[in-house]
Amino acid sequence: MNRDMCRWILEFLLSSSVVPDTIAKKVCTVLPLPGFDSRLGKMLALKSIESEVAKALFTETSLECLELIEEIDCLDGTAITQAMKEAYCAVAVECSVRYLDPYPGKNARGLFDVAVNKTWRGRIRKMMEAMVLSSSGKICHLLTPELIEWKDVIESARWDAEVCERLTNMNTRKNALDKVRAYLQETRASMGPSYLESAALLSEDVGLRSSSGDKIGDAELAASIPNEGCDKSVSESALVIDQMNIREESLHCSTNRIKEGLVVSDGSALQNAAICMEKAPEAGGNQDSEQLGETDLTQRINEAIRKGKMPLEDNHDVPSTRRGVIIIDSGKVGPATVCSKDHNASNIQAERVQKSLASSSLEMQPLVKDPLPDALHKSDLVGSELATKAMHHEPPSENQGTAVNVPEQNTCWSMVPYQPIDDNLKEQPSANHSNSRHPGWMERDSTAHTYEWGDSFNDLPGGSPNKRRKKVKWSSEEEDALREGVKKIGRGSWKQILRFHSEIFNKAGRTEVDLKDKWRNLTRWP
DNA sequence: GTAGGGTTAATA
DNA sequence: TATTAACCCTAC
Repeated sequence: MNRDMCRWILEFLLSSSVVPDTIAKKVCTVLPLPGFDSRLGKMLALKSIESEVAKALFTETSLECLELIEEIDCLDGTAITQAMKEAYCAVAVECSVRYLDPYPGKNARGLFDVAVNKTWRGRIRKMMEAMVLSSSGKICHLLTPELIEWKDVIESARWDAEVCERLTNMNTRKNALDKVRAYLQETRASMGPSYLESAALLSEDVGLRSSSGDKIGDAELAASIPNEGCDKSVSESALVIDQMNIREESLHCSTNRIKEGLVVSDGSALQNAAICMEKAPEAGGNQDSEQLGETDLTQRINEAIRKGKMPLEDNHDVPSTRRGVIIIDSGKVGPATVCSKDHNASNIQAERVQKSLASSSLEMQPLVKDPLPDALHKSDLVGSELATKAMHHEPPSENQGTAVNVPEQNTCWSMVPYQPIDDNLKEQPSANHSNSRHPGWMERDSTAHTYEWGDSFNDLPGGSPNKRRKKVKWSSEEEDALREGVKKIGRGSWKQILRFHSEIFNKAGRTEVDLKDKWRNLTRWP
Protein backbone atom coordinates (compact mmCIF):
# COMPACT_ATOMS: atom_id res chain seq x y z
CA MET A 1 0.00 0.00 0.00
CA ASN A 2 1.17 3.48 -0.80
CA ARG A 3 2.80 5.13 2.18
CA ASP A 4 0.80 8.29 1.70
CA MET A 5 -2.38 6.32 1.81
CA CYS A 6 -1.26 4.67 5.02
CA ARG A 7 -0.54 8.04 6.48
CA TRP A 8 -3.89 9.46 5.45
CA ILE A 9 -5.77 6.50 6.80
CA LEU A 10 -3.95 6.60 10.10
CA GLU A 11 -4.40 10.32 10.41
CA PHE A 12 -8.11 9.95 9.73
CA LEU A 13 -8.49 7.15 12.26
CA LEU A 14 -6.61 9.03 14.91
CA SER A 15 -8.46 12.26 14.36
CA SER A 16 -11.91 10.76 14.23
CA SER A 17 -13.81 10.56 17.45
CA VAL A 18 -16.29 8.13 15.96
CA VAL A 19 -13.72 5.48 15.11
CA PRO A 20 -13.45 3.06 18.01
CA ASP A 21 -10.14 3.05 19.73
CA THR A 22 -9.73 -0.68 19.24
CA ILE A 23 -10.10 -0.36 15.48
CA ALA A 24 -7.58 2.46 15.32
CA LYS A 25 -5.09 0.41 17.29
CA LYS A 26 -5.66 -2.62 15.15
CA VAL A 27 -5.05 -0.66 11.97
CA CYS A 28 -1.89 0.80 13.48
CA THR A 29 -0.51 -2.68 13.91
CA VAL A 30 -1.18 -3.83 10.36
CA LEU A 31 -0.35 -0.77 8.28
CA PRO A 32 3.14 -0.60 6.77
CA LEU A 33 3.82 2.71 8.40
CA PRO A 34 6.20 5.24 7.01
CA GLY A 35 8.24 7.71 8.99
CA PHE A 36 5.88 10.03 10.79
CA ASP A 37 5.69 13.66 11.65
CA SER A 38 4.96 15.32 14.92
CA ARG A 39 1.33 15.83 14.00
CA LEU A 40 0.70 12.11 13.92
CA GLY A 41 2.68 11.61 17.10
CA LYS A 42 0.52 14.16 18.82
CA MET A 43 -2.65 12.66 17.43
CA LEU A 44 -1.71 9.23 18.67
CA ALA A 45 -1.00 10.58 22.12
CA LEU A 46 -4.36 12.32 22.07
CA LYS A 47 -6.03 9.09 21.07
CA SER A 48 -4.47 7.34 24.05
CA ILE A 49 -5.75 10.04 26.36
CA GLU A 50 -9.20 9.83 24.80
CA SER A 51 -9.12 6.13 25.46
CA GLU A 52 -8.68 6.75 29.16
CA VAL A 53 -11.35 9.42 29.13
CA ALA A 54 -13.73 6.94 27.55
CA LYS A 55 -13.03 4.52 30.38
CA ALA A 56 -13.23 7.30 32.94
CA LEU A 57 -10.02 5.90 34.28
CA PHE A 58 -6.82 7.90 34.32
CA THR A 59 -3.42 6.32 34.68
CA GLU A 60 0.09 7.59 34.24
CA THR A 61 -0.27 6.91 30.53
CA SER A 62 -2.25 10.12 30.22
CA LEU A 63 0.42 12.01 32.11
CA GLU A 64 3.11 10.64 29.83
CA CYS A 65 1.10 11.45 26.74
CA LEU A 66 0.56 15.00 27.92
CA GLU A 67 4.26 15.36 28.59
CA LEU A 68 5.01 14.00 25.14
CA ILE A 69 2.58 16.41 23.54
CA GLU A 70 4.17 19.25 25.44
CA GLU A 71 7.56 18.35 23.99
CA ILE A 72 6.11 18.08 20.52
CA ASP A 73 4.35 21.42 20.90
CA CYS A 74 7.55 23.03 22.10
CA LEU A 75 9.37 21.71 19.07
CA ASP A 76 6.68 22.93 16.76
CA GLY A 77 6.48 26.29 18.45
CA THR A 78 2.94 25.64 19.56
CA ALA A 79 1.94 27.45 22.72
CA ILE A 80 1.19 25.34 25.77
CA THR A 81 -2.31 26.31 26.70
CA GLN A 82 -3.81 26.81 30.12
CA ALA A 83 -6.24 24.00 29.39
CA MET A 84 -3.35 21.59 28.93
CA LYS A 85 -1.72 22.67 32.16
CA GLU A 86 -4.97 22.29 34.05
CA ALA A 87 -5.60 18.90 32.49
CA TYR A 88 -2.17 17.65 33.49
CA CYS A 89 -2.59 18.87 37.03
CA ALA A 90 -6.06 17.37 37.36
CA VAL A 91 -4.92 13.99 36.03
CA ALA A 92 -1.91 13.96 38.33
CA VAL A 93 -4.18 14.59 41.31
CA GLU A 94 -6.64 11.93 40.21
CA CYS A 95 -3.88 9.37 39.67
CA SER A 96 -3.10 9.61 43.37
CA VAL A 97 -6.43 10.40 44.99
CA ARG A 98 -8.08 7.46 43.26
CA TYR A 99 -6.14 5.25 45.64
CA LEU A 100 -6.88 7.36 48.67
CA ASP A 101 -9.17 6.18 51.39
CA PRO A 102 -9.51 8.10 54.64
CA TYR A 103 -10.44 4.91 56.43
CA PRO A 104 -8.19 2.45 54.70
CA GLY A 105 -8.52 -1.23 54.82
CA LYS A 106 -5.67 -3.61 54.62
CA ASN A 107 -2.92 -2.39 52.28
CA ALA A 108 -4.99 0.54 51.06
CA ARG A 109 -2.57 3.09 52.43
CA GLY A 110 0.32 1.35 50.75
CA LEU A 111 -1.27 1.70 47.32
CA PHE A 112 -1.72 5.40 47.84
CA ASP A 113 1.90 5.68 48.92
CA VAL A 114 3.02 3.90 45.77
CA ALA A 115 0.91 6.23 43.64
CA VAL A 116 2.34 9.29 45.37
CA ASN A 117 5.83 7.98 44.89
CA LYS A 118 5.30 7.31 41.22
CA THR A 119 3.52 10.49 40.29
CA TRP A 120 4.61 13.19 42.68
CA ARG A 121 7.91 12.03 44.09
CA GLY A 122 8.96 10.51 40.82
CA ARG A 123 7.56 12.19 37.77
CA ILE A 124 6.77 15.67 39.03
CA ARG A 125 9.72 15.92 41.35
CA LYS A 126 11.99 15.09 38.44
CA MET A 127 10.32 17.86 36.50
CA MET A 128 11.12 20.28 39.28
CA GLU A 129 14.69 19.05 39.56
CA ALA A 130 15.12 19.27 35.81
CA MET A 131 13.92 22.85 35.89
CA VAL A 132 16.34 23.72 38.66
CA LEU A 133 19.32 21.82 37.33
CA SER A 134 18.82 22.50 33.67
CA SER A 135 21.66 24.55 32.29
CA SER A 136 19.97 24.89 28.95
CA GLY A 137 17.11 26.88 30.40
CA LYS A 138 14.62 24.18 29.61
CA ILE A 139 11.17 25.14 30.77
CA CYS A 140 8.55 22.59 31.66
CA HIS A 141 5.30 24.37 30.99
CA LEU A 142 3.28 21.73 32.77
CA LEU A 143 4.97 22.52 36.04
CA THR A 144 2.59 25.18 37.25
CA PRO A 145 2.32 26.79 40.69
CA GLU A 146 -0.97 24.99 41.08
CA LEU A 147 0.72 21.66 40.46
CA ILE A 148 3.41 22.40 43.01
CA GLU A 149 0.75 23.43 45.46
CA TRP A 150 -1.08 20.18 44.91
CA LYS A 151 2.14 18.28 45.50
CA ASP A 152 2.24 19.60 49.04
CA VAL A 153 -1.41 18.75 49.61
CA ILE A 154 -1.04 15.22 48.28
CA GLU A 155 2.08 14.66 50.33
CA SER A 156 0.36 15.84 53.48
CA ALA A 157 -2.47 13.39 52.89
CA ARG A 158 -0.02 10.61 53.72
CA TRP A 159 0.00 11.59 57.36
CA ASP A 160 -2.81 14.09 57.84
CA ALA A 161 -6.16 12.36 58.19
CA GLU A 162 -8.05 15.60 57.74
CA VAL A 163 -6.43 16.36 54.42
CA CYS A 164 -7.00 12.77 53.46
CA GLU A 165 -10.68 13.07 54.23
CA ARG A 166 -10.96 16.36 52.42
CA LEU A 167 -9.38 14.93 49.30
CA THR A 168 -11.65 11.94 49.24
CA ASN A 169 -14.63 14.24 49.53
CA MET A 170 -13.54 16.01 46.39
CA ASN A 171 -14.51 14.44 43.11
CA THR A 172 -11.11 14.60 41.53
CA ARG A 173 -12.10 12.13 38.86
CA LYS A 174 -14.85 14.27 37.46
CA ASN A 175 -12.61 17.28 37.65
CA ALA A 176 -9.93 15.44 35.69
CA LEU A 177 -12.47 14.30 33.13
CA ASP A 178 -13.77 17.83 32.69
CA LYS A 179 -10.31 19.33 32.35
CA VAL A 180 -9.06 16.70 29.95
CA ARG A 181 -12.16 16.87 27.81
CA ALA A 182 -11.80 20.61 27.59
CA TYR A 183 -8.20 20.23 26.56
CA LEU A 184 -8.99 17.57 23.99
CA GLN A 185 -11.73 19.67 22.49
CA GLU A 186 -9.48 22.68 22.29
CA THR A 187 -6.59 20.74 20.79
CA ARG A 188 -8.68 18.85 18.28
CA ALA A 189 -10.16 22.12 17.13
CA SER A 190 -6.76 23.73 16.75
CA MET A 191 -5.37 20.79 14.79
CA GLY A 192 -8.10 20.97 12.24
CA PRO A 193 -9.56 18.17 10.17
CA SER A 194 -7.57 15.27 8.79
CA TYR A 195 -6.27 15.18 5.26
CA LEU A 196 -9.01 12.84 4.10
CA GLU A 197 -11.73 14.94 5.64
CA SER A 198 -10.29 18.07 4.10
CA ALA A 199 -9.97 16.38 0.75
CA ALA A 200 -13.53 15.15 0.97
CA LEU A 201 -14.80 18.60 1.81
CA LEU A 202 -12.72 20.11 -0.92
CA SER A 203 -13.89 17.61 -3.48
CA GLU A 204 -17.45 18.50 -2.60
CA ASP A 205 -16.56 22.12 -3.02
CA VAL A 206 -14.80 21.46 -6.30
CA GLY A 207 -17.78 19.53 -7.53
CA LEU A 208 -20.10 22.34 -6.67
CA ARG A 209 -17.88 24.95 -8.16
CA SER A 210 -17.18 22.93 -11.30
CA SER A 211 -20.82 22.47 -11.84
CA SER A 212 -21.23 26.18 -11.59
CA GLY A 213 -18.49 26.86 -14.09
CA ASP A 214 -15.64 27.82 -11.73
CA LYS A 215 -12.22 26.31 -12.04
CA ILE A 216 -9.86 25.32 -9.34
CA GLY A 217 -6.15 24.81 -9.81
CA ASP A 218 -3.69 22.46 -8.18
CA ALA A 219 -2.15 25.25 -6.21
CA GLU A 220 -5.49 26.19 -4.78
CA LEU A 221 -6.19 22.61 -4.01
CA ALA A 222 -2.90 22.25 -2.22
CA ALA A 223 -3.27 25.45 -0.30
CA SER A 224 -6.61 24.36 1.04
CA ILE A 225 -5.31 21.19 2.60
CA PRO A 226 -4.02 21.42 6.17
CA ASN A 227 -0.38 20.62 6.06
CA GLU A 228 1.24 21.15 9.42
CA GLY A 229 4.94 20.54 9.54
CA CYS A 230 5.48 21.48 5.93
CA ASP A 231 7.30 24.54 4.64
CA LYS A 232 5.05 27.23 3.37
CA SER A 233 7.00 27.39 0.17
CA VAL A 234 6.17 23.79 -0.36
CA SER A 235 2.56 24.12 0.58
CA GLU A 236 2.16 26.81 -1.99
CA SER A 237 3.34 24.59 -4.77
CA ALA A 238 1.51 22.18 -6.94
CA LEU A 239 0.14 18.91 -5.74
CA VAL A 240 -0.66 17.78 -2.28
CA ILE A 241 0.92 14.40 -2.78
CA ASP A 242 4.20 16.03 -3.59
CA GLN A 243 3.96 18.02 -0.43
CA MET A 244 3.34 14.92 1.61
CA ASN A 245 6.35 13.21 0.11
CA ILE A 246 8.58 16.19 0.78
CA ARG A 247 7.34 16.41 4.32
CA GLU A 248 7.98 12.77 4.83
CA GLU A 249 11.54 13.06 3.66
CA SER A 250 12.28 15.87 6.07
CA LEU A 251 10.73 14.52 9.21
CA HIS A 252 11.59 11.54 11.34
CA CYS A 253 8.99 10.88 13.88
CA SER A 254 7.06 7.69 14.15
CA THR A 255 3.78 7.78 15.89
CA ASN A 256 3.66 4.09 15.56
CA ARG A 257 6.89 3.83 17.43
CA ILE A 258 5.60 5.99 20.19
CA LYS A 259 2.77 3.59 20.59
CA GLU A 260 4.56 0.37 20.07
CA GLY A 261 7.97 1.08 21.43
CA LEU A 262 9.68 2.77 24.27
CA VAL A 263 10.01 6.48 24.67
CA VAL A 264 12.98 7.68 26.57
CA SER A 265 12.05 11.23 27.22
CA ASP A 266 14.67 13.87 27.43
CA GLY A 267 14.56 17.51 26.54
CA SER A 268 17.85 18.87 25.31
CA ALA A 269 18.22 16.57 22.40
CA LEU A 270 14.73 17.53 21.41
CA GLN A 271 15.79 21.09 21.40
CA ASN A 272 19.18 20.60 19.84
CA ALA A 273 18.75 17.81 17.45
CA ALA A 274 15.04 17.38 17.09
CA ILE A 275 13.88 13.85 17.50
CA CYS A 276 16.59 11.33 17.00
CA MET A 277 15.10 8.08 16.14
CA GLU A 278 15.52 4.86 14.40
CA LYS A 279 14.39 4.73 10.86
CA ALA A 280 11.46 2.43 10.84
CA PRO A 281 12.22 -0.75 9.06
CA GLU A 282 10.37 -1.13 5.89
CA ALA A 283 8.11 -4.07 5.27
CA GLY A 284 9.88 -7.13 6.48
CA GLY A 285 11.74 -5.17 9.10
CA ASN A 286 15.24 -5.29 10.35
CA GLN A 287 16.16 -8.84 10.94
CA ASP A 288 18.48 -8.04 13.82
CA SER A 289 15.84 -5.99 15.45
CA GLU A 290 13.30 -8.69 15.23
CA GLN A 291 15.64 -11.23 16.67
CA LEU A 292 16.39 -9.11 19.67
CA GLY A 293 13.77 -9.37 22.34
CA GLU A 294 12.21 -6.29 23.81
CA THR A 295 13.52 -7.28 27.19
CA ASP A 296 17.02 -6.91 25.83
CA LEU A 297 16.04 -3.62 24.37
CA THR A 298 14.73 -2.30 27.64
CA GLN A 299 17.77 -3.50 29.50
CA ARG A 300 20.10 -1.82 27.07
CA ILE A 301 18.21 1.42 27.28
CA ASN A 302 18.22 1.35 31.04
CA GLU A 303 21.88 0.53 31.05
CA ALA A 304 22.55 3.53 28.88
CA ILE A 305 20.44 5.69 31.16
CA ARG A 306 22.23 4.44 34.24
CA LYS A 307 25.49 5.47 32.70
CA GLY A 308 24.14 8.97 32.31
CA LYS A 309 23.67 10.70 29.07
CA MET A 310 22.85 8.57 26.11
CA PRO A 311 24.68 9.96 23.09
CA LEU A 312 22.62 10.54 20.06
CA GLU A 313 24.80 8.34 17.93
CA ASP A 314 24.14 5.53 20.35
CA ASN A 315 20.65 5.41 19.06
CA HIS A 316 21.90 3.54 16.10
CA ASP A 317 23.15 0.89 18.42
CA VAL A 318 19.88 0.48 20.11
CA PRO A 319 18.15 -2.39 18.50
CA SER A 320 14.84 -1.50 17.11
CA THR A 321 11.76 -3.42 17.83
CA ARG A 322 9.70 -4.42 14.90
CA ARG A 323 8.05 -1.04 15.09
CA GLY A 324 11.12 0.88 16.07
CA VAL A 325 12.09 3.00 19.02
CA ILE A 326 12.23 6.68 19.69
CA ILE A 327 15.13 7.82 21.77
CA ILE A 328 14.86 11.39 22.90
CA ASP A 329 18.00 12.34 24.69
CA SER A 330 18.50 15.34 26.89
CA GLY A 331 21.32 14.26 29.06
CA LYS A 332 18.94 13.98 31.96
CA VAL A 333 19.34 10.89 34.02
CA GLY A 334 16.12 9.16 34.75
CA PRO A 335 14.18 6.01 34.32
CA ALA A 336 12.89 5.07 30.95
CA THR A 337 9.29 6.06 30.74
CA VAL A 338 6.95 3.69 29.07
CA CYS A 339 4.30 5.03 26.77
CA SER A 340 2.87 2.12 24.97
CA LYS A 341 0.82 -0.97 24.88
CA ASP A 342 3.99 -2.85 24.45
CA HIS A 343 3.41 -4.94 27.49
CA ASN A 344 6.40 -7.19 27.21
CA ALA A 345 8.85 -4.35 27.47
CA SER A 346 6.85 -1.83 29.41
CA ASN A 347 5.76 -4.28 32.07
CA ILE A 348 9.35 -5.04 32.83
CA GLN A 349 9.96 -1.34 33.27
CA ALA A 350 6.85 -0.93 35.35
CA GLU A 351 7.66 -3.90 37.52
CA ARG A 352 11.14 -2.61 38.13
CA VAL A 353 9.82 0.75 39.27
CA GLN A 354 7.04 -0.78 41.29
CA LYS A 355 9.43 -3.09 43.07
CA SER A 356 11.56 -0.16 43.98
CA LEU A 357 8.59 1.81 45.18
CA ALA A 358 7.12 -1.11 47.02
CA SER A 359 10.32 -1.66 48.90
CA SER A 360 10.51 1.97 49.88
CA SER A 361 6.90 1.84 50.92
CA LEU A 362 7.54 -1.18 53.09
CA GLU A 363 10.41 0.67 54.68
CA MET A 364 8.10 3.53 55.46
CA GLN A 365 5.36 1.48 57.04
CA PRO A 366 7.07 0.79 60.36
CA LEU A 367 7.98 4.44 60.60
CA VAL A 368 4.66 6.01 59.72
CA LYS A 369 1.72 5.33 61.93
CA ASP A 370 -1.75 5.48 60.53
CA PRO A 371 -3.07 8.80 61.83
CA LEU A 372 -6.61 7.52 62.12
CA PRO A 373 -7.63 5.76 65.29
CA ASP A 374 -8.93 2.26 64.94
CA ALA A 375 -12.28 3.35 66.22
CA LEU A 376 -12.75 5.48 63.16
CA HIS A 377 -11.89 2.65 60.88
CA LYS A 378 -14.53 0.50 62.44
CA SER A 379 -17.30 2.93 63.24
CA ASP A 380 -17.37 4.77 59.97
CA LEU A 381 -17.36 1.85 57.61
CA VAL A 382 -20.94 0.90 58.18
CA GLY A 383 -24.21 0.96 56.37
CA SER A 384 -24.81 3.39 53.60
CA GLU A 385 -21.55 5.13 54.10
CA LEU A 386 -19.72 1.97 53.25
CA ALA A 387 -21.83 1.59 50.16
CA THR A 388 -21.15 5.15 49.17
CA LYS A 389 -17.45 4.66 49.67
CA ALA A 390 -17.56 1.61 47.48
CA MET A 391 -19.05 3.76 44.75
CA HIS A 392 -16.65 6.53 45.38
CA HIS A 393 -13.53 4.51 44.88
CA GLU A 394 -12.75 2.09 42.21
CA PRO A 395 -10.83 -0.99 43.18
CA PRO A 396 -7.46 0.30 44.26
CA SER A 397 -5.48 -1.16 41.49
CA GLU A 398 -4.66 0.27 38.13
CA ASN A 399 -4.87 -3.13 36.56
CA GLN A 400 -8.44 -3.44 37.64
CA GLY A 401 -9.32 -0.42 35.64
CA THR A 402 -9.36 -2.41 32.47
CA ALA A 403 -12.08 -4.56 33.87
CA VAL A 404 -14.41 -1.65 34.38
CA ASN A 405 -17.20 -1.77 31.95
CA VAL A 406 -17.81 1.67 30.58
CA PRO A 407 -20.21 1.35 27.71
CA GLU A 408 -20.35 5.01 26.89
CA GLN A 409 -17.75 7.63 26.74
CA ASN A 410 -19.60 9.97 28.99
CA THR A 411 -20.45 7.36 31.53
CA CYS A 412 -18.59 7.19 34.78
CA TRP A 413 -19.98 4.45 36.93
CA SER A 414 -17.97 5.36 39.92
CA MET A 415 -18.97 8.97 39.83
CA VAL A 416 -19.92 10.67 43.06
CA PRO A 417 -21.76 13.93 43.48
CA TYR A 418 -19.42 16.60 42.36
CA GLN A 419 -17.90 18.68 45.04
CA PRO A 420 -18.05 22.18 43.68
CA ILE A 421 -15.19 24.52 44.08
CA ASP A 422 -17.12 27.36 42.67
CA ASP A 423 -17.80 29.98 45.24
CA ASN A 424 -21.39 30.22 44.21
CA LEU A 425 -22.09 26.58 44.68
CA LYS A 426 -22.82 24.70 47.81
CA GLU A 427 -20.83 21.67 48.75
CA GLN A 428 -22.52 18.35 48.46
CA PRO A 429 -22.95 16.38 51.61
CA SER A 430 -19.84 14.51 52.41
CA ALA A 431 -19.92 10.80 51.91
CA ASN A 432 -17.19 10.36 54.44
CA HIS A 433 -17.44 12.11 57.70
CA SER A 434 -16.59 11.16 61.16
CA ASN A 435 -19.13 11.01 63.93
CA SER A 436 -16.38 11.61 66.38
CA ARG A 437 -15.70 15.11 67.41
CA HIS A 438 -12.61 16.21 69.23
CA PRO A 439 -12.91 19.89 69.98
CA GLY A 440 -9.82 21.70 70.87
CA TRP A 441 -9.69 23.80 73.98
CA MET A 442 -9.83 26.92 71.86
CA GLU A 443 -12.88 25.69 70.01
CA ARG A 444 -16.18 27.03 71.11
CA ASP A 445 -19.41 25.20 71.32
CA SER A 446 -21.92 27.22 69.34
CA THR A 447 -24.55 26.60 71.96
CA ALA A 448 -22.39 27.53 74.88
CA HIS A 449 -21.83 30.86 76.46
CA THR A 450 -18.73 32.73 75.53
CA TYR A 451 -15.84 34.02 77.48
CA GLU A 452 -12.97 36.40 77.11
CA TRP A 453 -9.83 34.73 75.96
CA GLY A 454 -8.05 36.46 78.79
CA ASP A 455 -10.23 34.74 81.35
CA SER A 456 -8.70 32.07 83.44
CA PHE A 457 -10.08 28.57 83.34
CA ASN A 458 -11.38 29.09 86.83
CA ASP A 459 -13.60 31.83 85.53
CA LEU A 460 -15.29 29.79 82.88
CA PRO A 461 -18.12 27.78 84.38
CA GLY A 462 -18.56 29.67 87.57
CA GLY A 463 -17.74 33.20 86.49
CA SER A 464 -19.63 35.65 84.30
CA PRO A 465 -20.51 33.55 81.25
CA ASN A 466 -21.74 36.21 78.82
CA LYS A 467 -18.57 38.07 78.10
CA ARG A 468 -17.71 38.49 74.49
CA ARG A 469 -14.40 37.56 73.07
CA LYS A 470 -12.06 40.39 72.46
CA LYS A 471 -12.09 41.42 68.86
CA VAL A 472 -9.13 40.14 66.96
CA LYS A 473 -8.60 41.71 63.61
CA TRP A 474 -8.07 39.34 60.74
CA SER A 475 -4.57 39.28 59.37
CA SER A 476 -3.86 39.24 55.67
CA GLU A 477 -2.45 35.75 56.12
CA GLU A 478 -5.75 34.57 57.54
CA GLU A 479 -7.69 36.25 54.76
CA ASP A 480 -5.50 34.66 52.12
CA ALA A 481 -5.89 31.28 53.77
CA LEU A 482 -9.65 31.71 53.79
CA ARG A 483 -9.76 32.73 50.15
CA GLU A 484 -7.62 29.79 49.18
CA GLY A 485 -9.75 27.45 51.24
CA VAL A 486 -12.94 28.65 49.60
CA LYS A 487 -11.36 28.35 46.21
CA LYS A 488 -10.13 24.83 46.75
CA ILE A 489 -12.73 23.34 49.05
CA GLY A 490 -15.75 25.47 48.40
CA ARG A 491 -17.85 28.04 50.15
CA GLY A 492 -19.80 26.62 53.03
CA SER A 493 -17.27 24.00 54.07
CA TRP A 494 -16.03 26.18 56.86
CA LYS A 495 -15.06 23.34 59.14
CA GLN A 496 -12.95 21.73 56.44
CA ILE A 497 -11.32 25.02 55.56
CA LEU A 498 -10.59 25.57 59.22
CA ARG A 499 -8.89 22.19 59.40
CA PHE A 500 -7.07 22.70 56.13
CA HIS A 501 -5.35 25.84 57.40
CA SER A 502 -5.54 25.06 61.09
CA GLU A 503 -1.98 26.23 61.65
CA ILE A 504 -3.02 29.70 60.54
CA PHE A 505 -6.51 29.94 61.97
CA ASN A 506 -5.54 28.50 65.34
CA LYS A 507 -3.23 31.42 65.98
CA ALA A 508 -6.16 33.70 66.69
CA GLY A 509 -8.51 30.93 67.74
CA ARG A 510 -10.81 31.24 64.75
CA THR A 511 -13.81 29.00 64.55
CA GLU A 512 -15.76 27.81 61.54
CA VAL A 513 -18.37 30.43 62.37
CA ASP A 514 -15.70 33.09 62.33
CA LEU A 515 -14.67 31.90 58.89
CA LYS A 516 -18.23 32.08 57.70
CA ASP A 517 -18.69 35.57 59.11
CA LYS A 518 -15.42 36.76 57.69
CA TRP A 519 -16.29 35.44 54.26
CA ARG A 520 -19.58 37.25 54.50
CA ASN A 521 -17.70 40.44 55.24
CA LEU A 522 -15.25 39.88 52.44
CA THR A 523 -17.98 39.30 49.89
CA ARG A 524 -20.54 41.70 51.25
CA TRP A 525 -19.08 44.80 49.65
CA PRO A 526 -17.96 45.05 46.06
C1' DG B 1 -22.17 22.08 60.74
C1' DT B 2 -24.09 25.94 58.45
C1' DA B 3 -26.88 30.16 57.34
C1' DG B 4 -28.49 34.30 58.51
C1' DG B 5 -30.12 37.83 61.59
C1' DG B 6 -28.72 40.34 65.62
C1' DT B 7 -25.29 42.64 68.77
C1' DT B 8 -21.17 44.97 70.08
C1' DA B 9 -17.15 47.68 69.72
C1' DA B 10 -13.80 50.20 67.04
C1' DT B 11 -13.17 53.94 63.99
C1' DA B 12 -13.68 57.74 60.80
C1' DT C 1 -23.25 59.20 64.47
C1' DA C 2 -22.75 56.20 60.60
C1' DT C 3 -20.12 52.52 59.05
C1' DT C 4 -17.78 48.42 59.44
C1' DA C 5 -15.71 44.23 61.22
C1' DA C 6 -15.89 40.88 64.62
C1' DC C 7 -18.62 38.24 67.38
C1' DC C 8 -23.08 35.99 69.17
C1' DC C 9 -27.42 33.46 68.90
C1' DT C 10 -30.58 30.32 67.04
C1' DA C 11 -33.12 27.70 63.63
C1' DC C 12 -32.49 24.17 60.50
